[in-house]
Amino acid sequence: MTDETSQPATLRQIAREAGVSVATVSRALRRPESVSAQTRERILALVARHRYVPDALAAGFASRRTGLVGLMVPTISNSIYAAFTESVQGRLQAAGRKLLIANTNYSATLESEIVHKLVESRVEGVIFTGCRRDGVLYELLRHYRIPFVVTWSTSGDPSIPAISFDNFAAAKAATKTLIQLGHRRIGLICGLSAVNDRAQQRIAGFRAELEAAALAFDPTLVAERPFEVAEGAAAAEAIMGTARPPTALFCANDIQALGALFACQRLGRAVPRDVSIIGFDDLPMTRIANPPLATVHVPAQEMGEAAADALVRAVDMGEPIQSRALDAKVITRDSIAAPRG
Amino acid sequence: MTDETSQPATLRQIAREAGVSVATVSRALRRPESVSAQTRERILALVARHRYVPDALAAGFASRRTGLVGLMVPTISNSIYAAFTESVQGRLQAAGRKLLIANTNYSATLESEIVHKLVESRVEGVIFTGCRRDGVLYELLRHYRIPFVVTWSTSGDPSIPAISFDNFAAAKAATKTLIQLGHRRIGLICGLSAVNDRAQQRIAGFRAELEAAALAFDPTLVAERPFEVAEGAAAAEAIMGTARPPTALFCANDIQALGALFACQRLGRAVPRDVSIIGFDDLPMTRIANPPLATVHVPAQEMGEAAADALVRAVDMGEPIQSRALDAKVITRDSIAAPRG
DNA sequence: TTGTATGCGTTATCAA
DNA sequence: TTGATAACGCATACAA
Repeated sequence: MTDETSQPATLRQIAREAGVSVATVSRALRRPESVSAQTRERILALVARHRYVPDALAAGFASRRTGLVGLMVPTISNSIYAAFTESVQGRLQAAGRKLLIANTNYSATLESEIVHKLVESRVEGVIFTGCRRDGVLYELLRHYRIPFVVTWSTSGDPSIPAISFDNFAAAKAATKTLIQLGHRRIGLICGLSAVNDRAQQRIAGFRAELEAAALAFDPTLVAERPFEVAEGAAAAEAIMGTARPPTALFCANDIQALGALFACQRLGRAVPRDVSIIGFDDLPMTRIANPPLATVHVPAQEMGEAAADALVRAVDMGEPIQSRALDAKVITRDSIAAPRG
Repeated sequence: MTDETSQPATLRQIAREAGVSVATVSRALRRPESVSAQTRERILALVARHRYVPDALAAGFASRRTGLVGLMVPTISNSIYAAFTESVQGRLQAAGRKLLIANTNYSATLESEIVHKLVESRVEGVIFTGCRRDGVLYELLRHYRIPFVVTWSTSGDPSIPAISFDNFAAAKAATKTLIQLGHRRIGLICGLSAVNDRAQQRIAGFRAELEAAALAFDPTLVAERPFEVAEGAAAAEAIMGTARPPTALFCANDIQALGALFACQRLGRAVPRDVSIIGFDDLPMTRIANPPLATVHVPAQEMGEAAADALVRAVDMGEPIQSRALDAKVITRDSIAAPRG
């Protein structure tokens, strides 16, 4: 089981030593049943002895197939994207694909560079997060016949397939839950809408529901901040420190919601007695928090799996990718209640 | 700016239309200064018009260089690995490399398969998490002249370069901090040592410090559990529910520590008055929690950057990778105090 | 079941 | 500064 030479072997060498053609060795590895048991044995023994590992580069080059899929997420530090990424990867791995993950860090420039790199790598498909980007990127992918799918955002444009849930409707529903409890003055903490169309859609849903309930939108109760616990905490402190603080906070992601929860408790505002808090994403931690945090469950795993599956089918069977809207759902927990008085 | 044909172009086509050789086009793209301004202009115009994107597969095949680096982490759902992954990626991206991320999900079998896939892809380097694995994998990488580096675990074997910190010493120091506060009965919650050498080293550090302080090791106060908030909470409930509960809990990761914190509070055990809790990893959230959670700061970012840099230098300049021990440091916060009475 | 021959798109070497 | 040409390792269509 020790290797003959210290150099990595090639198909050609294996073939020479086995006394067969390179085609036979190739077949022995790719479609073992198409080779006689005897020659197969001989070849596989040599493969093991040489520790031969086929060159996927050469193979991909020859066959024009790479088995690569690219995934663009803003960050994986937010665990909801991490969970999403893992579900995509699990599915692709099962389908024999490899995943190239790229962080765009909420930067359009970086995203554009990365898409070019993905095209260079001749990925067979691309999964985007959010739909707002330069149309040139979509055109580039189409030109190279690379199927793509948008996740985390529904796309208005029917030519851009999206497998996602409706951020606007989900945020609207979360806001409605608070209003139905009797809240009339509600604060909002969310990501930076300038670089994040999910945040932008969630704000819009929040405003729409306020409007539907004939409540005024007060910009002093709104904070757009980076996705960090500390930012959520700081935003909550600021909002709760205003002259007329709200009786409820809608945090458009759970990371900031947890920061807000901690901050309110530190300020001596009991949750939900003094202030209700509802988050967004349904991270595992929300279930365990004190009090358990109401939130909006997003179908991160289902979305990742569906996107991966759709892409694989598009590549393998040329099946066009259909847009799909998955369900997001308000999860009521003890962090929300009717306002006092 | 519209493309001539609907087919992706190749170097050859660009060359033909520009009236130059393929070599010149290749040079115009790779080393623009080595081509006259005039022909360069002409070529770049055609490149833009055709939306030509070079085929990295063919280029890599011809040059025997892929620019790929493989990273194996057990999971990215734990945000400490996510942060680590991002630091690796940032550094590699800056060095013009691409990152192939693979989740091993704490499975040795899966890891082995993935290493083979990485070799197939002819990655130029591999970053491992933890050092405990079949030596055949290391041999395979050496045979293919692929440099690798272990992170998150110091390696006993000098032939296996590790850029990490000392889990044993860090866990020992955390335990010592509790003992010095006066705790004599300390519980431990950590990951599954059977599949996780970091957990195993941290347990060992915990036991070593108990022994150094002449304290008995009580297995009923130890819980090995998957890395989940809920698991941390359940473990804390179990341990605090025993006949003689400990006065302090050492949680070998912050995720479980947060779960434990929430569980203790729910049980009516005030932290740190009734029970002290110290975590491990220094996640951003620990700083914001109520009370702020004492923890062990791990150099996740520094480790990721150092590993990436070392690998790049190994590839570019053949520089062998030196093992390095980075610092981990106990962070005292309000979740720990002297025991009552 | 096996072998032969061709080509995949680029880089790199050498010569002009 | 540019061109001609030989690799690079494998898959595959076709022939035997």
